[in-house]
Amino acid sequence: MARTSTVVRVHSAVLELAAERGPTALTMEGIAARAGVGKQTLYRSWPGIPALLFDALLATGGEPSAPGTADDLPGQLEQMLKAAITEISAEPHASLLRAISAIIQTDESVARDYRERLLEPQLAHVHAVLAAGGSLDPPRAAELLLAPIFYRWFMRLPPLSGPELHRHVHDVLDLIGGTAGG
Amino acid sequence: MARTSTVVRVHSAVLELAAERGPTALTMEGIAARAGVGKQTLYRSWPGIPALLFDALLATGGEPSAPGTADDLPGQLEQMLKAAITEISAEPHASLLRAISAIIQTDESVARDYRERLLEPQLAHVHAVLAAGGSLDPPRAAELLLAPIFYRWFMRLPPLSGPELHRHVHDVLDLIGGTAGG
DNA sequence: ACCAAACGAGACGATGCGTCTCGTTTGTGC
DNA sequence: GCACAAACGAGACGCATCGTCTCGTTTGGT
Repeated sequence: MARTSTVVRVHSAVLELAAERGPTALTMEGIAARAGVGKQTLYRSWPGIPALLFDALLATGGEPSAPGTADDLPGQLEQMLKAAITEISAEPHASLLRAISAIIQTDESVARDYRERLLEPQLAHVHAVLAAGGSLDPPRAAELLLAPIFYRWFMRLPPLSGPELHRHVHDVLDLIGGTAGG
Repeated sequence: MARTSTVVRVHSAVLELAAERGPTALTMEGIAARAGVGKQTLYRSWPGIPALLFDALLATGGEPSAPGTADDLPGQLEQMLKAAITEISAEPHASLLRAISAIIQTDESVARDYRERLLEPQLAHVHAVLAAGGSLDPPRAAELLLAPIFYRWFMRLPPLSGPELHRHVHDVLDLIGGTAGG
């Protein structure tokens, strides 16, 4: 009579270990022990660590903010990017993403999974807002908006401050939203 | 009567393993074996893998291109960034940087070393060219120029194509070089 | 109440870490 | 030339983790 399902216990173990002991504690053995589960049970449900981490991450499913109106495009983008910065900087997300990002550097197939399951949805969300705002080239604008955020996170530099983010959004909109030349 | 110095043999081993077997082959044991050297000799000269990889990378010391004239600022930047893209995409550099980038994600002190020894010199080089060209805010322009390049490399997306890079440079110069508002 | 499937636990060999202990080479002072 | 100490190549060691495997033990369906 399992009070809690195995999957939930495993996801909880992953999130707890990430928050309490950081990305390097996210091992199959450590997760199994913390979840009170056999290693074989983990391997039965997930092919390896990356898949398990992706699932634990997505199970926390922070739904992105509502589609919103076309009013105040810069404000909407700023809010959305601010939320993204906060999310990648706070535990347990930060440690989960660090662990995944490390693996991405040495495993191309995990990179593909990351792009498809995490990056592209985020880009699509920005696309949608930009397109609703009449941007000329949403994919490019989305990349320009997000690239410095990821760059700083990867390099472990301080994230864009409020004013920096404000200016960044307006600059990209100026560039792509209307006045840019080919 | 050592024909070749230990340091040179170790560096060669690192570069060979990186090029032939990829980032995951860059282990202390593998490097020692390939170099025909004892592990203790490695630990005597370097505190760990990251320091060893940094040294091997910097020993290949591709000197950046000449300072150049202030003419054709966009062309100069484009050439410089194109060189950077090529360098991070070609072996053995690519595998060395992948291995280091993976460690950066889980070791803050290695991230600091990376920024100081590799990132900041590169940024400074771009700063210098921008400043000579009369840019209003060289540090910010340099970050905007480099961020998408690193972003794509980290995410293992295809690098900026020639035309994309051309446009990118001109866009950032338009934005920062003169017409941008606060 | 039975049985098969799934389970927790952990042993196993492989690999890498960082430390340590061997003999052996090497180069310097005499 | 010789002797000695420092540095060396080699690899054993204990630890951690991987992914596979083998145990009894639960557990859920009939």
